[in-house]
Amino acid sequence: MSKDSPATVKQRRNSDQVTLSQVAQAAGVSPITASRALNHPDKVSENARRNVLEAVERLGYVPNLVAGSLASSRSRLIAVIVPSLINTVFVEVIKGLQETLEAEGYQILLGNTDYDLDREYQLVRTFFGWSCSALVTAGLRHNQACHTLLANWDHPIMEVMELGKGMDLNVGLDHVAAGRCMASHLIDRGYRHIVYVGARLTQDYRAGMRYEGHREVLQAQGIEAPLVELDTLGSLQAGAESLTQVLAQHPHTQAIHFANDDLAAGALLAAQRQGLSVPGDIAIAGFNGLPLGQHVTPQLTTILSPREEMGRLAAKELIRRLSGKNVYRRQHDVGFTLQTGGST
Amino acid sequence: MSKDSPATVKQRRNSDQVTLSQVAQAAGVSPITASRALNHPDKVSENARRNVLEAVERLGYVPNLVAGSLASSRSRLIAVIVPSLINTVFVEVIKGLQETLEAEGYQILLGNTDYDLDREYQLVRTFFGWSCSALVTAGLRHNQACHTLLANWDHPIMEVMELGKGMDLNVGLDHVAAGRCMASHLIDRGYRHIVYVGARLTQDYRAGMRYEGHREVLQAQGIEAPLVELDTLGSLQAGAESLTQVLAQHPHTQAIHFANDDLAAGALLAAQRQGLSVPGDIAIAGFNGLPLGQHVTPQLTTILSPREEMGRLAAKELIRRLSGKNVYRRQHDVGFTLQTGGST
DNA sequence: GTGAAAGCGCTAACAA
DNA sequence: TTGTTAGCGCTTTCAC
Repeated sequence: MSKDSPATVKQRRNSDQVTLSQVAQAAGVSPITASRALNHPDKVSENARRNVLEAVERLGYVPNLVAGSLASSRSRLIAVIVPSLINTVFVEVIKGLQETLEAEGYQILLGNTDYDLDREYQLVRTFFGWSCSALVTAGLRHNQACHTLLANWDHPIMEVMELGKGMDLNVGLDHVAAGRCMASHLIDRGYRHIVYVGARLTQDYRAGMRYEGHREVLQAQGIEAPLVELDTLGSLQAGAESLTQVLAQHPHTQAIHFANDDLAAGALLAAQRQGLSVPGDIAIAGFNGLPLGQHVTPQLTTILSPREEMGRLAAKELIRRLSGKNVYRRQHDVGFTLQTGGST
Repeated sequence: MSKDSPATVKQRRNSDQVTLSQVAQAAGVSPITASRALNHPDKVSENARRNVLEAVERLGYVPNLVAGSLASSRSRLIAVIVPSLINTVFVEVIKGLQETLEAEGYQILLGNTDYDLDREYQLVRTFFGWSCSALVTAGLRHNQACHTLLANWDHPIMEVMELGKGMDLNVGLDHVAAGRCMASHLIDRGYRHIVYVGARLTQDYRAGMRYEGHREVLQAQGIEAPLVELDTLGSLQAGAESLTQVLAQHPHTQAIHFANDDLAAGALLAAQRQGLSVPGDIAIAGFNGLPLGQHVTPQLTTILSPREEMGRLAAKELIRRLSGKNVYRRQHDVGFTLQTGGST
């Protein structure tokens, strides 16, 4: 829109973007003073600061963060890698991360692997290229190339969702223990024919870990621990359909331990449509503590996982580390809570 | 980790990051050829390309995207601004955007305004600083400063969710028409005492637009169009609680037109718990077409909005534009579908 | 408290 | 097809 750019020598600048130098000139200071006025206000005289801020306002200066990052090799960008955006649990973690990080002036670069570890590797590469200040990724499992890349990176890495020995920082919960917890609950309730139903356990391996805990408890009681693995993603629909399948394959089933609340609620609602009584004919349990579970009748027995809290805590720990605190290889267990509803 | 950097003159490089120059040297070509081999493979000889790629592999080169962006003033970063991450509809739009954009090598910079237009302005400023290739924002409403900033920006701007004359590109649906559609349906069903229930309509102004359409239809029939506005965000819980409130304030209510499916499903489940028959005692309608609505009994009458599709289409249009196609100020109506369930 | 000089790692422009 | 040169806009280093 401005056509007053005097073509002196060969110029590469094409945009009419206002630069810090122009601000500095307008404020009657050097570029570096202008820079300091904006980034380290306390290292500059009251007077200079005021002039610079006034010039910024007047010229409509928007800092070029790309240039700043290149010069300082710091970006205030945080890479966040999740396996799925359909599954609400990851979104809630992102939510927690986001509100905490944004308040500290960090931006989120979002990546979705679709449960593909090779895709994760590609994303990590790309994000490293952005000089991200830190990286948050869901889970402790990575492919070899990704592992190597992460191990040699000199910025904080936060692995969330599951508790364990990770590359660097870790915030999560013990999924094996959660599986045990629910299995014990079902045993306590007197159920003996218990089926575990999960969806794509190779991808959603945390659900697989819960199954491990579940099986452990059942086997300790000398009880079989049959598994039904669905080939769809977890959803109400899949849960509804699984009910028929489970009852066909395991006619004596007394209780179903679902890998998540979507499946469980889908099955519970389907059971009602079919005139099955819950828990009389069939008991149903889930995992996550989604609101939906508390609004169906009977209320869904589930395990509440603090997802937003997980995101917030992860963000806080990252911020601590990024502010220079030496917090190495810390693990944080956010725990879980058994929520007993009427469905078991 | 490498300590073999010969301190020749005063160096600023501290990290052991492999640079393109090193790759070029290892491949026996100039830096610019190495650059071309990676970014414009067809503009380079077979031989050079092979040598460069081999060197990249061998040295573990990760391109510095920050430097590249500064030099080219193109970033392949797309800013995405939404008002909320709790509301699943925005997440679904993000999902659609993401799968399409990531496939084309773009990354998403995510921002959340929490329904605050001033916050939107701040985010836009920050994102401009990253030389984003394009910006996607939810809605057509912005504050003055933001509007000015957007108007002077020379990259594509995509406003999604609602249809209308925007700054640049637009993909959405007509919320007033959607409100009319549902209201007409309720009228057709014979209901006359119809209450519209929404949550924070100043923030979720699209729900307010649907109310406008709703009221229009009712008033054309000479019918009152009472509104109950909740002071919480839309949720199952809020929907459940609203039921009591509505029946207290409007005892003759025959049907409730909820601003979204969360509220509607919450009310429907609450009605069942209270022994109210739906639609016998009270008819219930929602908006969005969330899966939940199809799994409750009776199925929820709602309006299906194609959210992921909206994201995908928005992404495709952006990509068209970014690839040089001149597509100015196009509007895309993604439409909506009335889904008649048993709840009305 | 302030500034001059140099350079972050890459690519656009121009030339060969 | 390949290379040379000169930046992109900012911040670091070091000196005043």
